[in-house]
Amino acid sequence: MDLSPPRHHSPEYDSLLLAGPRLSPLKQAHARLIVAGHGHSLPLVTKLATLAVAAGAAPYAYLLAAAHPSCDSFMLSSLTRAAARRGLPGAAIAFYGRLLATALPFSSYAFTAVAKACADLSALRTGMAVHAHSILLGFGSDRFVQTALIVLYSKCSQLLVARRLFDAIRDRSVVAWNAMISGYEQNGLAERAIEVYREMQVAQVVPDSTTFVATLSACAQAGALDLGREVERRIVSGQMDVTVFLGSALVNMYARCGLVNKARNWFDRLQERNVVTWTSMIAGYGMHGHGHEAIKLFHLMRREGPTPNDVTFVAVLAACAHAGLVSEGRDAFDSMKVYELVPRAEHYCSMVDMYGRAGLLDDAMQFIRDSIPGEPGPEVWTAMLGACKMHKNFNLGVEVAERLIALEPENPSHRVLLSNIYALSGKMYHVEKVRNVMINRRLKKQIGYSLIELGGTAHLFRMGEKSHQQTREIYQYLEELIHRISDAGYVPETDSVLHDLEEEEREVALRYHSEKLAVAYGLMMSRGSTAPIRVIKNLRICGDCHLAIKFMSSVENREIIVRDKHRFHHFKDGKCSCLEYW
DNA sequence: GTAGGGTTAG
Repeated sequence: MDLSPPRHHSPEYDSLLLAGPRLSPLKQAHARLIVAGHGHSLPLVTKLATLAVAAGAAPYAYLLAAAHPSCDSFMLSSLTRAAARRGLPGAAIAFYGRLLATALPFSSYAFTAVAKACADLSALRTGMAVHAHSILLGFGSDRFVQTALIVLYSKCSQLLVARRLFDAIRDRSVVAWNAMISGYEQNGLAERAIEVYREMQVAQVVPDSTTFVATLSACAQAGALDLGREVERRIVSGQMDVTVFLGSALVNMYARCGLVNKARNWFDRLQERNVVTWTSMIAGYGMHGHGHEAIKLFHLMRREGPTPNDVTFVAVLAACAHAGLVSEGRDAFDSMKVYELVPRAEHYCSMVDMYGRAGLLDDAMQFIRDSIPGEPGPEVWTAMLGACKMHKNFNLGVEVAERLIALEPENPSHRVLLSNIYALSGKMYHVEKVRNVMINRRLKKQIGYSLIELGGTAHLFRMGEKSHQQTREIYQYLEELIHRISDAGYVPETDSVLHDLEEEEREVALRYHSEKLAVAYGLMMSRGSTAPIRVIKNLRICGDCHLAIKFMSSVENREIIVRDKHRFHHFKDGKCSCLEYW
């Protein structure tokens, strides 16, 4: 129990607190201070200036600091911190600069704040100078500063530096662990994030809700359903308060791990839902091809939810594209201006993708011409090219591909798509030509891989993978499986061999594509079970694998769920939820 | 006469 006497502020201090972070009441309070003869009281001016920054009026605060004859270190570091917190990183750096220029003593507070400001700006050079300066002034082993620097380097994608700092901290706080987990997760290194989470358990550091939010995001990214469920259990059994952050993370994790209904259960149960929660759920439906559900939820959101933002529209348009809901998508796009949202490349891309997938190539081209201001970016042409390939419009495809290659000559995937189009139209001579250019220019294709999680361990397969312990059994099992599906009517789609150029490392061995290996391994290891097989692929699934897995789901009588680069495929009884639309 | 570092959606 707190036995200290209640604190009494002066009436002047109270009038500042009463004004709060609002500029015009603050200015009035300032005037009263001057009239009452307190215009030079440093604590009062400090409080006033800090509140002014919190109100967004950094220049006003800067003048107050510069005009004060005995402005001190406390005032300037408070202002640095207030600006960093308010999301005014430029102002934070300016206050830090003022501190430098006045040669006042530094505190660790100024460093944590300015490090955050540099992180927000991804300003690596400035951040490195701040780091060096902090060491110089003896704050090199301050735990708060170290943690803030981990965040800085993570935001600048310098994970090795971040990790070195992390490893150097003695007695790491839960915040330092969280920063490291989130650093990996934000940089697409979900597996590393999960490793850090596990190390944290070994180190017996008690996780908090931020740990779980960051770890659930890593699970969502990696498709690590088992760990995601474990985290959920800890949240529930620990009777943790499911904040809007945790709730959104749970919705996102379940949606991206393939359990869209579980995601919806959490969504419905949450006490608080914000625009992120709603957007996650809509995006979840979109990924699973449930376009109508996505649209329904979007309409509900417009009626009784938070105001949709630009990301919401990315999710809605992608959902429409993946479900063939052209008029719904067009309406949604048109309604963006109601919310004063300006479409970005992603929105344009989804629109082109939507028309293109639906086979409306002319509408797609017309949209590019009439609705996109300025020169369309490469993403837009890539979507257009994908549509040409899907609907076998070779002439337009070649034209678009050439435009794209001129725009981005070093990007291998454009050439791969072009060669695919030549291959599909039977122009093998052109295929060779494109391939040779790629070899000469040393343009490497992206390597495809598939992941399957069994008993909490992730197994990674690349095409023709032979490094797995059970390689022989897996290949044998896959051979038998291919025989059985062939008996059931499966004929390899040789067109897809040419996908190899894009999706996998070599062009033969269609039968050993990574997703086939992963699915075969999953089936082999869970014979007798009825649980669905879940596989995650980093690229798009190819046509032949799609066909083969449909047959596998029926001959093995198992549900097989594949998450590819863009969406989910739920295979059951020889059919796929995507209805050949992906 | 005071204040810190970490978190969610495409």
